[in-house]
Amino acid sequence: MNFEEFKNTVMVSLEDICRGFYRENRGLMKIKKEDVAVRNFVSICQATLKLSNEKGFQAMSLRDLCGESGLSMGALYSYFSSKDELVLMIHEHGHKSVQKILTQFTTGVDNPAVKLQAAIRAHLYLSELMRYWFAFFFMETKNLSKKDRRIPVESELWTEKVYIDILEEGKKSGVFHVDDPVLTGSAIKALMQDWYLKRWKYTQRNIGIDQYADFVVSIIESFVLKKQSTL
Amino acid sequence: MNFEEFKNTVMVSLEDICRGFYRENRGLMKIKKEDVAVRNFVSICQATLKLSNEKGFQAMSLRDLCGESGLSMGALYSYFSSKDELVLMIHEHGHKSVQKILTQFTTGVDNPAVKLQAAIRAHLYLSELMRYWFAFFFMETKNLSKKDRRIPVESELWTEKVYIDILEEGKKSGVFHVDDPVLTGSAIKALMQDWYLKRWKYTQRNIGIDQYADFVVSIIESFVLKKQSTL
DNA sequence: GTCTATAGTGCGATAGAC
DNA sequence: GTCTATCGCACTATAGAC
Repeated sequence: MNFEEFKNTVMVSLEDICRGFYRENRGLMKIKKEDVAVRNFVSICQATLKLSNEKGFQAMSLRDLCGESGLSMGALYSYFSSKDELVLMIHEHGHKSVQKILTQFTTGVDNPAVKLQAAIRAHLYLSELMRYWFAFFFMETKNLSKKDRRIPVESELWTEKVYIDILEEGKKSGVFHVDDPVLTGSAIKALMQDWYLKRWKYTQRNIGIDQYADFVVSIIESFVLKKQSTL
Repeated sequence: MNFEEFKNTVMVSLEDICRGFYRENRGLMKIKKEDVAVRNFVSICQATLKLSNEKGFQAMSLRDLCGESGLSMGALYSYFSSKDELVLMIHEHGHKSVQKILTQFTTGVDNPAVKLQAAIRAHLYLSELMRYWFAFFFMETKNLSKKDRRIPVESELWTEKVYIDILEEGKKSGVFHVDDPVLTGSAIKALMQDWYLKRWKYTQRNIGIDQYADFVVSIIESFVLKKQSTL
């Protein structure tokens, strides 16, 4: 699978995510017309993600958000009741969407080596489609209350566990030689993260996503499929 | 080399960094007594790094900083002329210190394999001693003006180049089999960064720094020293 | 060199017209 | 459902006493 194929399969759109979110929280929202609510919520999310990516969520004022989203101050408050609630909503619903999509791509594959590669590619390609979301998850954790920080924390552990499980499965069946599946899973995550947190570097160097995906797969496979190092 | 040995060798103290900084910027500072200036500047840096680590630099008010550093509002402004200047000073001088120390540990070694391991360990161990600084460099880049963002950017590229140069040297002399030194160097950096940006994870799992250093060395060596993968 | 007191600004949030 | 106008507050930064 390459990025182009992934993109056509997933077709994750911001609108889908927002519509899902609206339907789940219909009761709490002041706006009753679904298409109005979804359209505006898409603007708000898009604007928030863009501005947060540029200057950080804390530094983004609600007046900035008005300008970027095209809504007025008063209108914004029909969609959330405080700036803190806005950051929470994006975290909460974003992580849920990511987990849903990643689950699709790692179930129904048996061979651990194939599954590992599928998980890495799906994860990386999704981080590309949802680049601002992924960056937001990591950079804006501190804007959550101590209690709500469990959301990104659990999401981090959940994704990591996808890798750990595959690695342990492969170890049990003798396909992989991996001493520490936990550290290895966490290393895979670290490599994913570099792609979306330091995109400027990869853009500058003309390194495309498929090239990066191949690289991550090769470094991990050389580690877990190795027969014997020359040490 | 392990962490304990590194610590005893480097003895990097916040006071040394601040004293160096004071001497270089003596002209700009309002405070003329060196020991007063250094003592207070240490407090300010320590407090800023701590609070930024907890809630982010932007969210830290100067009143918070007064409380944490023990200085008053007025006194703070004898050490910097605006909050923006404070964040710039920490970035500027912090990166300079890191580069100075890392250079010490990677010069005078010839064998590329030995040098690679020395660089990885020194870098990781230093990130432990200066944990809040390293986290600050990454998380608080957005608080710099567009122009000043070149400081962390150049520092990122500089550290990476340390690895790239070692890898290319090893490739030329036939010790390493590495297809893409640039991507490999950037992967090493990504693994370093995971250690100090997600310390909660490693602390939770009781993974110590020496264990993590061994792991990073093993994954990278298995990649660049490999004879033949079993693919 | 450090303090307290305060000026001035821009923020998040709300009320009420339409 | 969306707007404009505005309130009260917390912030950065400064002035002037000590």
